[in-house]
Amino acid sequence: MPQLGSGGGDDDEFGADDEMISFKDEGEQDEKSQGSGFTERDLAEVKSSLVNESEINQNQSLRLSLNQNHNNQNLNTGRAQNPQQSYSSKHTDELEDVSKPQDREIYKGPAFSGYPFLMLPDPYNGSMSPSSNKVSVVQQPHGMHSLTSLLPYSSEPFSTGSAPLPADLSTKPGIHRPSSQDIPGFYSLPPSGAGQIPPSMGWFPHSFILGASSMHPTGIPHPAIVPPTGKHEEEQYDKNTYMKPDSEGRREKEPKKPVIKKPLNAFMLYMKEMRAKVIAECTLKESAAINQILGRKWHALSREEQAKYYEQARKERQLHMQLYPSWSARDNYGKKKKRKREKQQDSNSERNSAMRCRARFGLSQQTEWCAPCRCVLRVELPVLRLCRFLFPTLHRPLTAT
DNA sequence: CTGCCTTTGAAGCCA
DNA sequence: TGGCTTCAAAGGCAG
Repeated sequence: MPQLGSGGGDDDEFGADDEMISFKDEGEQDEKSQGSGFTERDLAEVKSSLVNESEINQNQSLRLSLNQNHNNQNLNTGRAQNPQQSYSSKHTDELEDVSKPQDREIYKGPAFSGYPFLMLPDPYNGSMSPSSNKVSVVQQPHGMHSLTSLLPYSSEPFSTGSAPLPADLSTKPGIHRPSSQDIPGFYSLPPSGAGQIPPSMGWFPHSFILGASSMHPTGIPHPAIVPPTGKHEEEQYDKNTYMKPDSEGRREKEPKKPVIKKPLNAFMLYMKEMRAKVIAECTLKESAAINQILGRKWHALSREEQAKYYEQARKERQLHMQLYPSWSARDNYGKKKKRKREKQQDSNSERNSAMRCRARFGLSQQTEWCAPCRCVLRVELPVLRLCRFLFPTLHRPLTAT
């Protein structure tokens, strides 16, 4: 949960700490909060005065207490504990500029029009962010540099401008495939037949020797094909079989089909690569905690660093698509055990409420959940106050006092 | 033994 | 088209 940088005393007055639920970690760096719907000018002024304060907001969403101190020590050296911190360190000039009084005037432009806000194309699809044209806010999705928007996007995230893979890439044995230059070290090629095998994917077990049943029609074994257990179990691969013994497969009477897994996205690739380092640094092993750290480190990455992984993920998707043209992510729906429905629904309920509120006020997703009013607002306390002022009846816990 | 946790991103489904 | 859900990896942990 983000901490309010200064004037924390106000928290007590309103109990904001307890009422703010970290909604999503997206774009934590972006502390130029969003808002264009209600009383825009008022909100703008409030927010503009918060630029400095908000920059030191701490994300407190780390709910795991295990070894967090240790983690934070490590992460604080970078910025992982506070993505904004790293962002600030990387873009100190920008933020300093913003914090300058003269520059702050920019934020007081007419109806947000004076904000140094940019129309931000969605880095993932090249389209404008839905909120970007509604909310005059510098929005840096996923921790991207604000100047990101000034750079051309292709249809692919962080496209490096590399030429798309040939249509027949990886479909013909023996053709040139992306080499280690394209694929980082963790894309280990199988011990044999490197020229025959597509660039090993992020999920490709090192000593993976596929049985005949795993062969793609192209004859190319693929790491995405895993036993129907849903887990990578190398011992199974070592047995050159995908199928569990019948005794283990009693759940399904039908012959089990090899499961083609989803290609890894950029973040998953990053996690795969960095997990060991993080574990070594912080001595943690619990993946939930590790992933939290990795998530913050991911946001701390520069655009160029992230671009590397987006490009890898793009290639993986392309290759996956070429190897399994008929495969659909839908194929794996239901493969995992259904989660606790109630909990999921509760979570979804809050998310839905938050999204509706965002839509109502034109807020971006880089907002946080204000539990009392079931509204999404940025974490700045004055904004929260304003929210309460505008919607007092929604703040039952407060109006009761 | 099974599912949860936790992260981000991609993709599918639905209204 | 936007909103929502599911899955991808990982390994400790709880029931």
